[in-house]
Amino acid sequence: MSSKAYHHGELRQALLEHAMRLLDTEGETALGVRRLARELGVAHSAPANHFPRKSDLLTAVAVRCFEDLEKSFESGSGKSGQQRLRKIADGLYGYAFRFPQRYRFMFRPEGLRNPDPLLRGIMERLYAELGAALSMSLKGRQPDPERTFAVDSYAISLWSMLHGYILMRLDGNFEAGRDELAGLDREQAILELWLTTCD
Amino acid sequence: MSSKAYHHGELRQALLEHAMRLLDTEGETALGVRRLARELGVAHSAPANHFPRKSDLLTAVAVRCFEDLEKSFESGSGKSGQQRLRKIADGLYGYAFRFPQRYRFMFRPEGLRNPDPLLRGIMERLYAELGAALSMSLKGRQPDPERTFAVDSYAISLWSMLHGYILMRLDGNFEAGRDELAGLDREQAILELWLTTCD
DNA sequence: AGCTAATATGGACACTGTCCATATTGGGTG
DNA sequence: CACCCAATATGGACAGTGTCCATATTAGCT
Repeated sequence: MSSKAYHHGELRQALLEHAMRLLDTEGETALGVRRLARELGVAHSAPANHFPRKSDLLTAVAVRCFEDLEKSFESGSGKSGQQRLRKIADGLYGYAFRFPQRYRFMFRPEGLRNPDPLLRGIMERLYAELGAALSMSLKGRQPDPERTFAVDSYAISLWSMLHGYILMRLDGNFEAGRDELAGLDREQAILELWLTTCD
Repeated sequence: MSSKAYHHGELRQALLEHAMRLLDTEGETALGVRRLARELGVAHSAPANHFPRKSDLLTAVAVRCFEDLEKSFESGSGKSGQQRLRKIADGLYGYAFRFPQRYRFMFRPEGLRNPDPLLRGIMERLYAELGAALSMSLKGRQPDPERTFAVDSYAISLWSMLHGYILMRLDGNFEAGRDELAGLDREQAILELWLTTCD
């Protein structure tokens, strides 16, 4: 506590907050232990107390990102299956295009603590949410024996398409555009096109 | 020329080849200018003659990767639209799972020379190939005015799904699996599921 | 043969992450 | 209250990195 913040105090918090700031403004390459310390006015070795290795810091940042992302999905309950799916997709699109650097960072476990239980937990919760909306949407349609797929395949297909499109956009391989035939932005168009498989 | 290879000679080639080797075996993080030089037995500063900045080296490696990838698509001409699409998907799947490190590297222009014309050219050729197979596959089906999308949306949707699925697999977010209902590996299942939108 | 331009060398600088011994401090116990 | 211990912060060290520089070597062309 006391006036002068982190000569002693909440350095861990300060590190994470400033890391998020840097991630958003300059991207992952700006996340250096020494730089963080320098810009917070502490010794270059101070962060090591809270995060022994750089990967620990990065993992903690990624966890924060995922927690933030999860809030974008606030309970689409009550709606129809397709409405919930649209809400999930919009949540993902919105987050990715508002915080591009975060999105690129959090899904790329390069320098992250390998299979972090926290991260896997959040991923599985997101996946479960998607699966719930999907099976609601698939329920009660006429079965076509030649084209029957497990719900998991639907979920993975949709998840993959959204993720792939976002990354291609963020990496500059696709450009923003419209589907004039459907009268929709491209990201909405490919979602509606995909929803076609559900009925 | 002469016996002792690259004291003078084809250093550029040697750099690229060894970089590819390292990329495949240890991943992108192993691609360091000094390390390359050291393991080729030249001075740490020798590569700078051929690649002034590290990004130039990385870009050249990425170009090689894309050229290799393009060979996987050897002319699926003559087949039907869907057959060509399956061939393209299999080519991408095969390359990605045979050379995971390459795939992750080449599509992530982090330290690459930003909008490299060579890379963009190859990307556009791949995209054109996909578009050709797709419009062949879409031609002559009954039009449904409520569900009409531009060919570009189809192409981007498929491209995105394949790319997204591959990355999720490579990053450990998805695991390999089967769709027991369809009796297919997951990557084949989501492809067949997607092809559903074409008819 | 000689010269120029291409290429290789080794030193320097400013970074980085990680380890270490040392100092300071705060909170709980006697 | 005094004390001690564990948590935390410090600064130095080491090996590694990319980039720039002045210097040396060499290859190919006139």
